[in-house]
Amino acid sequence: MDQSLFLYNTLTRAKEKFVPLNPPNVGLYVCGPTVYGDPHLGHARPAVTFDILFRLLKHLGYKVRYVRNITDVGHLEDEFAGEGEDRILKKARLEQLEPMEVVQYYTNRYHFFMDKLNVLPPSIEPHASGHIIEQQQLIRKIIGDGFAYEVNGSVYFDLKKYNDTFGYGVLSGRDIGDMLSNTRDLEGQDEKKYPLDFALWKKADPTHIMHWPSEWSEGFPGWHLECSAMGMKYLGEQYDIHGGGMDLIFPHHECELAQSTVSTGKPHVRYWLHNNMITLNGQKMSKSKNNFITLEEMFAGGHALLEKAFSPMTIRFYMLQAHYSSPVDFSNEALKAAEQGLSRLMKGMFRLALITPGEKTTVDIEKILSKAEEAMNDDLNTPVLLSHLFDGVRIINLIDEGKESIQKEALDKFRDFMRVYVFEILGLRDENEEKLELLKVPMEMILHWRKEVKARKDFGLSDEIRNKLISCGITIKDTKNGAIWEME
RNA sequence: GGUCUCUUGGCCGAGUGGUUAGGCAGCGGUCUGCAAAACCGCGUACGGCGGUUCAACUCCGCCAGAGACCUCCA
Repeated sequence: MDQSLFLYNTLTRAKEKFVPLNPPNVGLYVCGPTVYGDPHLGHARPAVTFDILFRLLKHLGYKVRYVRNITDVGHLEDEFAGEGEDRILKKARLEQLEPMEVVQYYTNRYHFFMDKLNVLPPSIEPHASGHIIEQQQLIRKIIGDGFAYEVNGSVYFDLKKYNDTFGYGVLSGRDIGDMLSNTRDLEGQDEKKYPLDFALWKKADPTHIMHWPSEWSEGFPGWHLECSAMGMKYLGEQYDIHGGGMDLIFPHHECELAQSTVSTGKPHVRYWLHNNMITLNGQKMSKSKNNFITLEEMFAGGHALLEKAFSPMTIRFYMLQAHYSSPVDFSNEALKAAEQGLSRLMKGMFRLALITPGEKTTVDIEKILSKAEEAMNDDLNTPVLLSHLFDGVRIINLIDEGKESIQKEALDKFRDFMRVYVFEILGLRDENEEKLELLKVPMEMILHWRKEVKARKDFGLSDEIRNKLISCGITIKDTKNGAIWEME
């Protein structure tokens, strides 16, 4: 069995063995958020997906540089209408704020909620607004190579010429001829030589606040350019992995690929990875449909479609129960099931720490170890990994009950394995951990006292103690080996 | 309309040409002063219709339904 990592590459539509360009270094670029609104469930999916990849690559011993950008400029409200307004600017005007104040606010919010989800911060988090110079340099390069032209202070990418030279649409599997016939006639595209040409630099109209000087005009960069410029700056002309939501495949990544290919003359990304969407009642969440649930609403409750609040780890666990390339549909029933499943896993982890080693080993740990490794190496198959981790939980419970036993050496290995996969690779955490630690000593005292009460068969009092604790969220269980306690 | 994907037991969700995914919920049992938890056992599922094959849920075709992209989106 080949224990190499295999990843599904959108570019080749196949699972490929992952071979870094410059081992042990790995360059990973992921499209980050546009910070003009509160982070919602849709932002959580790529963040968690590529957090798992980041964690796994590090676990496999790679030295990873993970770049995830902040888009804070240049995305137009309506690119093809020509009169588009920068979204951040629009939001700023509506809220009577400085544009950078909006950017800062939502960036902070994004970080706050990503931390709740236990998403590790990337190695570099560059802002598009901080890389105007690099983007302008890239435009000059593309003009110099003859693949862009200037009209009235705006610069457009010459898609027809690119298509004739390199072939456009390789990533999304599109035929540019098809696209031509399907392009609607919209106002303001007369500047372009070809309707599908996209802006590299856009002249700012007088109402724009965010603009920068250039030899073409006072303006701002086109919306595909920042990822090309920043990816190249921090990861080099060629790098290993580029990720993002699959809704970005076209046109965003296709255009980015075109720009980068022209400017360097070589393919800039080896592996393109795309996570699937989150749906709500079978519909994709999106700005235009106005059917998204923010992470704040998710964690605190209060959204009309939610029966209750769901914790960050429940959300993370729920997403990991599906493969990243499958859509995930949110429903109350499914989330409640995930909550229970996560609780089972965490209780197992809690118990694993308390197990005492036995005389002999009667369980097969090695099998789970290799299966877990296999699952993650098979294109990050987290649902299958979880099924093996639950097998681990069953083993823990059986040992705990005395039906199986494990020697010290094997137990240490087992503990290490579970810790690495549950906490380090899947990035789950026990949300009760702090409370558990805090209550440890008082609970020991209470259980000790209750044991005496039970010894003199005062069951009325012992039940009262138990009931009081249940109302505080603490469950007492009288096992053969004495009473233990857990938090829901 | 074009391109593409999906349709698995009550719910969620993997996977494979012939061998148990897993989680949640449910039922029965063991344990227990009771309870809870845990453990054991149980459901024998793969949209419909054909075809290929010794054998298909897994391959092919058609039909039905759902979704994604084609426009900002994670």
